[in-house]
Amino acid sequence: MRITRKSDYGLRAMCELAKSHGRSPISITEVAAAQGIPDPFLEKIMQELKSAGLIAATHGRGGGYSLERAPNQISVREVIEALEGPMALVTCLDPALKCMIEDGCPTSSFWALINERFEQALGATTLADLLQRIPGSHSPKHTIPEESGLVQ
Amino acid sequence: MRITRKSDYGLRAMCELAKSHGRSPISITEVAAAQGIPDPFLEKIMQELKSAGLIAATHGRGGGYSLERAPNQISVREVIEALEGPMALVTCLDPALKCMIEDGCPTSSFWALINERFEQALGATTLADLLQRIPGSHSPKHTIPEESGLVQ
DNA sequence: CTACAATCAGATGCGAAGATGAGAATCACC
DNA sequence: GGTGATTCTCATCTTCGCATCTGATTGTAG
Repeated sequence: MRITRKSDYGLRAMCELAKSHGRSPISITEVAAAQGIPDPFLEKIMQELKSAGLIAATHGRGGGYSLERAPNQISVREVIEALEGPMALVTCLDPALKCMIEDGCPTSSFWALINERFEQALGATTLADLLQRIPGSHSPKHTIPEESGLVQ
Repeated sequence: MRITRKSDYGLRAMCELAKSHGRSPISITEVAAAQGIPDPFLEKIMQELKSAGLIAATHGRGGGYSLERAPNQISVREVIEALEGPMALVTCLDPALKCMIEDGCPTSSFWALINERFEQALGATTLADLLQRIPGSHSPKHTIPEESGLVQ
């Protein structure tokens, strides 16, 4: 019941790129230093984000990574799913697997509901939204639409 | 970003106990068979649930486990936290650790908000609520959206 | 050509998931 | 009341995937 480090790092890295969007690309070393992420691990993460088409890489001196789209056009959900595949809070929700308990599984529909609300919340938030709320850590609640709340 | 198997199994086991609440206790073997959980793993889980005071064990013939409280008095959140400790979607939310990035961490407050909603949703649902949902008569069998267009 | 930065191929440490087997408590029954 | 069946309890061991590191290779600007 925890976001993997991969997703955590990946999202923070994307935010770092978003900060400098429009300017020159940023190297892995810079991102890693700014966000306290181990270099080699970040490298793999960036690779996957690039495969998903979220970021672009430029080789050589002065090179690095940059966003493929504007920060307000990239949702948190896209970043997470690029790194972890389709959202599935519980293994039985994973499309790749199927729930063994045919009927009478008391938790599947519950988890499915939570999962759906989770998806909505992450899908409704963009990198630009995240950057807007950094300063005070106590921030306005209107950033995430109420309908996407996890509580019914 | 996935509920651990431990929590998944633990919650299903608690539901199984809730079904027979008031009657004689149920053995690990029975619960494991009913929910498709490996016996030895379930044993450890039950041990932790017992330490948390959620269930009681009786030895010997006809023994097994039973709920310490009524199903409508035990929330999903209690079960999960008994097995995983305090909820923390991201490591930096864990009370035991602290976020290294002093200021400017763009994601911490976002995750904190999601985490809070998660807590509320799990805290507001009891084992009795879960059991009411199972029949499958009215709620469709959570058919998984096949073609999930992730990156759009 | 050379310094810089991404790319690629491995090996390692660690914790979760699951397996195995021996031991201790309780009950049924003779 | 002792014997054995049943069930929880406890310690240890493998397996597997995540997180991390090391080093070599390729591509690009100056």
